Amino acid sequence: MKVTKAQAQENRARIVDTAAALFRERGYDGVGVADLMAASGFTHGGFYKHFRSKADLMAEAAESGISRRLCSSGAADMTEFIAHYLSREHRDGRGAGCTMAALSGDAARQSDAVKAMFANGIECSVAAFRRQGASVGDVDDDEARAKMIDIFAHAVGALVLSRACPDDSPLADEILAVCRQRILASLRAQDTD
Amino acid sequence: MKVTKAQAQENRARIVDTAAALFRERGYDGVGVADLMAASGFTHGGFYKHFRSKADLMAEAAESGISRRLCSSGAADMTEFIAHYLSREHRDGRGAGCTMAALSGDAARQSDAVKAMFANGIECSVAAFRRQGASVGDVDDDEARAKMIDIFAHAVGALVLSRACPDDSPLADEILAVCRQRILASLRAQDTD
DNA sequence: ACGTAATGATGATGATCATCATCTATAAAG
DNA sequence: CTTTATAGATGATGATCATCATCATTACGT
Repeated sequence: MKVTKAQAQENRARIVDTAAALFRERGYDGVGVADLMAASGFTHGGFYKHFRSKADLMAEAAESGISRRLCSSGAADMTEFIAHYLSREHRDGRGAGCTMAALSGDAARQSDAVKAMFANGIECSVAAFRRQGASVGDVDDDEARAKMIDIFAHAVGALVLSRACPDDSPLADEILAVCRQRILASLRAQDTD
Repeated sequence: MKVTKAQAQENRARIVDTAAALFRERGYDGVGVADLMAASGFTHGGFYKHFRSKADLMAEAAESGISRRLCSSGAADMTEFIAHYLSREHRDGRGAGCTMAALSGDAARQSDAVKAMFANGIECSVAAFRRQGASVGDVDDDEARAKMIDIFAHAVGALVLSRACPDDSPLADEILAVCRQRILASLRAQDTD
């Protein structure tokens, strides 16, 4: 069952991607090595030819999940980004959505290797926001950074709380709507400064 | 090993409280029935004389953890509440801290029974905020509610992101400081309207 | 005072888990 | 063409898990 070197690398990448999505959906403890290999189209044994441990894969999946999403979010500007981030589709599509919103709570209990990936992800998000939000005229660089950190935390909190409500709960929609409206309003207010 | 009826009820309450703290610290999947009973001073077998299942306890622990904290947060006003909520002590004291910030990510993957407790907890928080934030003069009731939902989501997001960073990471402190400052500033702005 | 019922201890259940040992087929290196 | 290194399959390991059966003790209703 040996396979070409390129194929093996491709397989490994598929495992990482599949794992990232499964982790986002069910949490780190909710998906076992066997689950994950089966979902990638393999049997469980080969796992340790690619990764030293499940914890190693967790860190790698976090890195992949975060960088992949941020560099290609496809949103033209902050307004569009927030509107999608706090949409019902994003709320209900955990597996395909933001890694940080889906797994920050779990990451807090993991090793510093995993946490470092999340910290890096936050930095990347902030950097991406500042690129997208270039229209927002800021004199101060520190001020711009603070603003983006603030908006990101705000959006993550709204999504996390909304997802903790029962499916189809009016409160889940209300949280999303309220925060979307208020974050967008604050963006508009800055824009006309 | 039978025990007085009052004692049994007290034991049961202790199990719920211990479970609530352990769940906040390690997550729902991170603590087993045996762990939890041992931490409460019992052996594992007696568990099912008190609860139908671990899932049942999860819902009950969520209810207890949420209502207990909100009705007796001890903060005189919103400013004080936010200052403590986004403090390093709260960040590092998961077990003793806010249930929603510690477990919302996990709750999203649990049954609607658990999620319903979280939705209820959000409603209670909003209600408590409106009592504490009475000094904030709002004409509109809906507007006041929206404001409190928005602030709560904002604070939860900041805490969750900060906890996902490595311990002693500068970013963890920065997120807390930035959001604390900006939420407090927005409270002050409302106050002088 | 007696018998019932219930708390909680002990131990077993089968399931699931991460990890490892072994085997195979074959791609790559010589 | 031969050898070797390795991706992946199969199956076993021991640990941990939620749940249940059984038992001893004893509070409580009678």
